[in-house]
Amino acid sequence: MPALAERPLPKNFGVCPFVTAQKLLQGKWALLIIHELSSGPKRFGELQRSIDITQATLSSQLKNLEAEGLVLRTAYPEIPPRVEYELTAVGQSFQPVLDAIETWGNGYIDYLHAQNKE
Amino acid sequence: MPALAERPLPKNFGVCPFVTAQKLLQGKWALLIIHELSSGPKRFGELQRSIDITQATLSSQLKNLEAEGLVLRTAYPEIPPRVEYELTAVGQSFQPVLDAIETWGNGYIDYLHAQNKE
DNA sequence: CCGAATCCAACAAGATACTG
DNA sequence: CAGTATCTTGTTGGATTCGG
Repeated sequence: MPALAERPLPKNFGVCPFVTAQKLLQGKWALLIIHELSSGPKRFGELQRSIDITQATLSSQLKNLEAEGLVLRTAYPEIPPRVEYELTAVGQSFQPVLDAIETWGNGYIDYLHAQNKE
Repeated sequence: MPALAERPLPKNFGVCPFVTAQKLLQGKWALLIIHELSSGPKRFGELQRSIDITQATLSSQLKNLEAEGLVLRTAYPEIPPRVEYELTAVGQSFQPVLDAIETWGNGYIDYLHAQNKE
């Protein structure tokens, strides 16, 4: 059972839901990875191809998400190795946020285009 | 009419809603500031006190949010100076995301506490 | 195929001091 | 009151190389 990193956490982490969420979503890739995994388990290579990200970065991001309890990692002792990633229960409970962000993001994109026409 | 910074934007910004949202919410304070403003216009000093943030940092964060079109800044030419910040229409349309994050954040906090009991 | 190790450039953000 | 200017620090994430 992975625990959160013991590094200095922001004030009010674990108290204020916004501070807490912000900390977890801060990274450049967290949202994208969670979105990819929301459609089901994926292998390491699959993730790397669907997002444009280097191995090193993807690996470290996944490790964070695993430590935070959002992602479950399963390694199959085969040759060649196979590793799958999937959302945990807390990870899956993120779905409504994902949906809200998708809706809003698209609205913001429309807003951007409207700006450019002026 | 403020335009987005002309710096190199992430690939798929303005195309993928998640990439777009991630870029805007990346900062450590964006979510908190938007949350504070969601209850109505606030003055600079008010914001600074309700969040624990230095003047320099708050000032630069607000400038970003303004450039992104999420926040509207109004300066009243008085002595002493008074400046108010409020959400724009796009900023206000962020509310559902805020709500979803609040719900999820609280759920995640519960999850954290449950972990600690084990 | 998956990922660890190392090194490094870029940026975000805090401390502090000063201004209209 | 509401900033700006400057300096310094910390953290991210990318490139590259190596290992099981």
